[in-house]
Amino acid sequence: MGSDTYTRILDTAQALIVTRGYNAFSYADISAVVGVGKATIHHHFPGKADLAVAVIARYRQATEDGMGAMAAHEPRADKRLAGYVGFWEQCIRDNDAPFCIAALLAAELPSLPSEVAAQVKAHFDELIARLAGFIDEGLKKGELTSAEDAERSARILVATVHGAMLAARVAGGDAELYANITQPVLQRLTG
Amino acid sequence: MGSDTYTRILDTAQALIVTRGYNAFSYADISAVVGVGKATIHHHFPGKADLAVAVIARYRQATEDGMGAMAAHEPRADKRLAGYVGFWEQCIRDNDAPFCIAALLAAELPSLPSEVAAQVKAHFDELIARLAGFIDEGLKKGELTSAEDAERSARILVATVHGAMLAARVAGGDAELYANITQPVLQRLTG
DNA sequence: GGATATCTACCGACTAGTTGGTCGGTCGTC
DNA sequence: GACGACCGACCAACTAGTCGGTAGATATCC
Repeated sequence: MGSDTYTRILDTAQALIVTRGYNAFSYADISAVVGVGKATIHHHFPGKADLAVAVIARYRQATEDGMGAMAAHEPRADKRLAGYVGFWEQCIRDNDAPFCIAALLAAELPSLPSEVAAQVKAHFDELIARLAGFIDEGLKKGELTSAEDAERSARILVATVHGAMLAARVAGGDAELYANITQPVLQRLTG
Repeated sequence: MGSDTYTRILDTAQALIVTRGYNAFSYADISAVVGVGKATIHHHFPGKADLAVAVIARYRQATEDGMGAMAAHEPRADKRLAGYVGFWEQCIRDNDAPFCIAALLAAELPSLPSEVAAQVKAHFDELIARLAGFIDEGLKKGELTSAEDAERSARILVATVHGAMLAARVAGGDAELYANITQPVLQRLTG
């Protein structure tokens, strides 16, 4: 499993989805970048939906791993949230993967194959649950303050982060703008 | 100018963009809905980019008109902001046009023709400027309170609204969820 | 007023290129 | 000799866009 070509196809597909979304990337695009025939991509991922599902599944795993690592190594809830928000700031700054693929695919949701849509929804649920867990813990330990309950706070935070990504993209990848939008929301939680 | 067919093409294109984005709608789709030949669409809008530009330009005008009407008839800044946020809540609830096309196109920005991208950016600038104007006025009149300056507050509000739209879309068009996310942010401004 | 020219809206038929996907087959490895 | 990785050639369906032409208004000239 996980041959070199397999991984490179996944990497390329992910990069293309980040910049163009699901509907605007093709097997031919990946073929050109990776340097393999189109048939090879179909060999590893029978259909386009399979490929997209694999990309999001890996992305979800990476997110969970990152969140798990944060939970294990960073005891303070305020620092955890700052880590989440700061992660994306760094991504935008590095022009690495300057957008959450799940947020992008969420916008395209009505035109997505159902398996892909299900993965996107699952990511949102997981992400909210994780952050809500952090916030809940932080509120109990007095590291955070909020007028709303943990889940609602998590949803507000995620929505702000996604909206800020959008704003940064419109502004040509402006990481400062992203920070300007997200910081106050974060600060209101971390007090 | 503005024949019936012309307007119906625009309407249909707008509806398709709202649900599918720029890359996932075709002249054939519009042709089928409006009941005219594809060539007719090309007659009114030579290229796909022209069509999209026309859609956003009309959308921008409608936004400006709405904002202008609000400025004229609603003197209180807090009510104006509530009107903006509430407008989208109603759109989601009615499943009318449950997404801001500019926000959707912003996600696809890197894959958009430059003329279309320019329109999207222009809409964001206008929207922020309008809301910042409302907020600035409200702060001076003491109808609003904010730790940040007006423009930053406007950007936070817009980002939250766009993020909440995304969340609502993922949740299957959940207007309550949209309201849950946006209300606290709004309330923090309106005090 | 009647013939003629112009214009706009519209269409069927077409094109070149791209889309996701299939097929039979080759190569190296276990 | 079976198997996984890979490929060239192909396919039907679809993409945006073009072309020549028609029908019906409106204007122009005699």
